[in-house]
Amino acid sequence: MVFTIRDQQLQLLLIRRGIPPHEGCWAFPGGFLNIDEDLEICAKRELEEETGLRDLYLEQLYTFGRPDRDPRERIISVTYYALVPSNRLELKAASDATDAAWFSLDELPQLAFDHNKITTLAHQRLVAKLYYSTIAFQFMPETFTLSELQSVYEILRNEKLDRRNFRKWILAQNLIEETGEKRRNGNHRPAKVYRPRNPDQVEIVC
Amino acid sequence: MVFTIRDQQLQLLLIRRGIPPHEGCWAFPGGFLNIDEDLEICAKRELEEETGLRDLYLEQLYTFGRPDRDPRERIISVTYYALVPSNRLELKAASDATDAAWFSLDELPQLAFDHNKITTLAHQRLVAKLYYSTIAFQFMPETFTLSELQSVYEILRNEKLDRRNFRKWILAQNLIEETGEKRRNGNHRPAKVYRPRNPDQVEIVC
DNA sequence: GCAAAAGTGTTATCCCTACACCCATGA
DNA sequence: TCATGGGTGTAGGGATAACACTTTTGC
Repeated sequence: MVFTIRDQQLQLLLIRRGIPPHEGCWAFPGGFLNIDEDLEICAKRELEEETGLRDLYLEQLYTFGRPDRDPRERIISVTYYALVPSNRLELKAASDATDAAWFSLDELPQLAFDHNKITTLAHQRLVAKLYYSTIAFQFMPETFTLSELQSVYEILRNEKLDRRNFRKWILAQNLIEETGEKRRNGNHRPAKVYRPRNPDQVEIVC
Repeated sequence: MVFTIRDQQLQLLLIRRGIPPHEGCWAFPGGFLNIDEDLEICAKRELEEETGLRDLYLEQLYTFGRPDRDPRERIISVTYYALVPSNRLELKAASDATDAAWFSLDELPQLAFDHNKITTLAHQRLVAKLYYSTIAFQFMPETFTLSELQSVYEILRNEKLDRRNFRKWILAQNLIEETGEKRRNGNHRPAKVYRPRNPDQVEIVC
């Protein structure tokens, strides 16, 4: 499944199913493993085929295999989740799936299969990883301001953070650096622009 | 895979393979999923068939599916790990596997398939969970002394801990209680005996 | 009485939290 | 000039870390 931060909310990308079972229902992008295809390769391939998104942070979530989770036949789903930076939200027009859209986690529709339950697990994992890894950067563009980064933490943790304390904390970790530029963004003082020191790397920081 | 604390070491249970591929090599207990069998049920069944162990803490670790991980055919392994309390180390005599034995993590032999790599991942997960859950109790018998519990933490964290601080910390969490008994165990003062307040429950303590 | 592990408190340090004012810009 | 978010430091409290002596038992 695919998450992003959009409209100041954590949002999930859903595909409207064009075929039974659960035809017309919203569900995760995904599909079947080719013989001799690696699991992660398969997840990336399906993601790109259905949404046009590629080169995202991707992590295996869990493997679900209850015999009754698909009404027709035995399906085992090795689930992955991906994170999309907020500057890459454009979806491929007219994918082979009939429809694709972003949904706020707070107002998800009824999803196909056990996908609501899986969403809950992924959400928990994501929030947990905020606290001991640098996963939040995966939602950010190459460069960002501290306010933008703080906003991502606030949305995922679902609480306001003190600006001074957040800045002290994030800078003390030494994971981001100033680019030297400033970003003007409205009728107020421009903000310093930062970038990760190790882009694309999700570190465990304890 | 199955872990325990034995001889003051973290140890892993291995089965000597009686059939190709890798015949004669040490490997994890495990086997193939029956049609219409839940994944976790399967893990429990295979564990009991090969070792006689049941009712253990069991957790899904990861799903491995590289096409080349089994030399003969495409195998996808949904791996689980189990923890054995130190008073339940007796293995079923003469299982259908030719041989079963405990190995220290520090001196593992060359294992079949990618099992060495999987062991590393499981070890990391286990140590990480020490810090934010009550998983350590799953290595303990129903009752134990604080020194015994501290020893489990020391072995997994691979460092000595201060006795007074450990006791303050573990008691402050209010997860264990005195049984009222004492345990004499050598020529020294007897130790108070404790038990978990919520046995068999692994809590996330943050 | 001696060896060996159990049991017990206090102090210092570090980290996290709370909190308010000035700055630079666009309108 | 005014509204808006950007930028900055300090003090207090709570948690963690360091540290040594007494107790109970078996031999």
